[in-house]
Amino acid sequence: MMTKTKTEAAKLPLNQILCGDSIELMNSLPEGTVDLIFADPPYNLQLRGDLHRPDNSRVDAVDDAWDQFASFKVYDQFTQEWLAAARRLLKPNGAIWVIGSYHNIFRVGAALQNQGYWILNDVVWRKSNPMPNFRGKRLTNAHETLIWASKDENSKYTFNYEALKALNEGTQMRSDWVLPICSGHERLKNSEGEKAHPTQKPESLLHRVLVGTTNPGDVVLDPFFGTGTTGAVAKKLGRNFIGLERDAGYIEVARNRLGKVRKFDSESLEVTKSKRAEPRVPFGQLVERGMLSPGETLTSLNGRHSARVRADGTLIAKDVRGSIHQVGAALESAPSCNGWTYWCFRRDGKTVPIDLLRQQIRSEL
Amino acid sequence: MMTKTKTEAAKLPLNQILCGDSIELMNSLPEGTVDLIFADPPYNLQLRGDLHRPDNSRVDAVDDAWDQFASFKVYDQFTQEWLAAARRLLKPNGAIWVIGSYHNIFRVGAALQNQGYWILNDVVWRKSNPMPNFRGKRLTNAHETLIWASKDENSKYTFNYEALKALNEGTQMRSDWVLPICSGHERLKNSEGEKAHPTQKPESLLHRVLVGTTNPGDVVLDPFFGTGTTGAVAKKLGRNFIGLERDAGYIEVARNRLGKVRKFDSESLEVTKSKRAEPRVPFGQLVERGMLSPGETLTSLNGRHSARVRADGTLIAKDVRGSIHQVGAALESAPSCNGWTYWCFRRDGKTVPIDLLRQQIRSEL
DNA sequence: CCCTCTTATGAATCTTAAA
DNA sequence: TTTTAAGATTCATAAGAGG
Repeated sequence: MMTKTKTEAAKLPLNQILCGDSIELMNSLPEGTVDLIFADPPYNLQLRGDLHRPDNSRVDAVDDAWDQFASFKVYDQFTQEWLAAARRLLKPNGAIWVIGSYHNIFRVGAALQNQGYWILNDVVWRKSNPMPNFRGKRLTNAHETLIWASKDENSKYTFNYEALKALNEGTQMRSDWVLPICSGHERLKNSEGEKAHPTQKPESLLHRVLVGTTNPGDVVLDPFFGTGTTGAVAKKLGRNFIGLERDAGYIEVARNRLGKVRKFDSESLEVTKSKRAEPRVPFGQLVERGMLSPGETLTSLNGRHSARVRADGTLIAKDVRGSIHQVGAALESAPSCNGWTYWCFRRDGKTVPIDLLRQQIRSEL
Repeated sequence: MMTKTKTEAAKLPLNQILCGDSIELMNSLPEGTVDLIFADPPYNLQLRGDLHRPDNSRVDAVDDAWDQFASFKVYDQFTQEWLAAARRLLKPNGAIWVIGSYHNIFRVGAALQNQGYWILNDVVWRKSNPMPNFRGKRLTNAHETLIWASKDENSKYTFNYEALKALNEGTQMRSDWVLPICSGHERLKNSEGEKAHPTQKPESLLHRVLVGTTNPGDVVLDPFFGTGTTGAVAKKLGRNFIGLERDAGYIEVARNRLGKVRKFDSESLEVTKSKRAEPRVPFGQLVERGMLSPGETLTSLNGRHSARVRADGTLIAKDVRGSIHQVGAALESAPSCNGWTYWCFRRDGKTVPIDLLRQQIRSEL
């Protein structure tokens, strides 16, 4: 295990925010002194005109100058430079996390690999409450991607397997994390009541990253500090942070925020257990999974009606088409109907409610 | 809309598997003739030595010769070549899906963008039953990533929004798909009872891809056909497939598989249509047909505004006149307004949206 | 204080046929 | 090809207002 001299470590501006260009600042810090880097670089969204919700309200888009790049080539150049500066700072056993979307993450991932970083996992942050696709032209963009990589293939990176397992109610932490976006009181506001930063990340995300891949006392550097989520969670968890940020306004918000943060009592790092509701199972999944086939006939529990399954998970009966619930309700002239218990299928000569198939899927989740 | 001549289309080997090098075979096919490409390219896994479970049984890893690449450079070269050949085959409004893991997907994504493909979504296949990480050194690798991209930025790609929404029981389909891995009876075995292909994809995944982004009769090409999941689902769903595969053994398994597959009946392949596909009805027709009378008053859905119908199918309100949409937008100070759902008329003491009258006309067409 | 209803909002590459 | 106008389109949360 290599360790740096006290002199070099003393040069580290621990638990401070430095104002300036990330790449220049990183190049001015002593090499091989940082345990973990968490980076939330500009995504290069390339947005065009305005977007309105169906209720005609305007979406407050990320149109800040810092997210504008002239071309992929310019963006790649920027990415290569900051990743190289970051790698120089890492201890031999250090690691990096980078978060992004499909606009930029493929370029970031390829650059990481090209520079000798060793990808350990890609992690999907599945947002429980993403913004919908208002025009119905694409899938709801419901996730962002994080890449976790060590400095090189031989790094003995930090991974707190048992801690993450505990966070996940006793089973191995997976590469997909379901967490809500940052909203409500957690979302920092400026004096006008507007959001202080357009892309503030939730503390729950950083909590999982830092608990899982750092130890107390480690040095965590964030080159795109923004309003300081990385610093706030690091301080709570007893890690040291270094924040780099170009925008003085963001820094002011972050300093104010960090001043209010207290380190958790080390004994009381209690695990917030997520209550798991019964997962919703769309009827269409039964069709996709081949448990029911398009064209197959379902019969109602009372035997009075029948309907046929379509490839998109809707039913078609005499004069009616729609979801299992809609068609059931229409045929019974009822205001509503629980299609799961109303409709039955035949297997091995027996008539069975389709709810049985839903239970089968739930048991697999 | 560009369409190819019968001569060119006739050259397409529909619903066949061609044996040989994917890139050479693609280059031999007529350009601009394919609606959708689904590709599951080699992953470049770079596994170091054998992997053993805690009980010392050996994991049957993906270590076949076709998955070994000397370096990222060689892999990138290969990727660029097959993506270019694929792009040449696509119709102007065609699209591509590529699936991969963190070992290769970042390089594939960057190459797609560099070649002018336009990324529409990245999709996470969240496996409900992944293989755990036996050594407890990383997170359980519980997902794979798919990229959906159109041929270029201006392609009018196929997206069956309503069908996917129906598959998801009425709410927008998201970019994270929870589906089980391919196992059990679906997993093809060879004569020794071993799995016939190391990375066979579940049919449920292809079902969602093909229902969502193709129409019946479309041509779907898979350049890494393997044991033919793409072909099997395409055949079931009434799409045409072209399979390219180098390994004669896989082809034999796939041919056998496809021989047993039957197409679902056409009616159940019909999918919930989007309103955009419905014929346009000029508002003036309602007046011409006497469903509304000139001089009659319409009120807005929120009850705040009213306007009177004129003989030419325009509305007149305080200070504004124009189409149902224009007047609605002006009164609400909104950038746009769907007049069909905004305006209501009175019949038999009830207030009804004028869209009801449009539906009446459409049902007569 | 509790419950209900309304309003606001989030890293977004978000229309298309007809003239 | 470019321009114009029709008209299609949202989910989960949380805060705040009102009763």
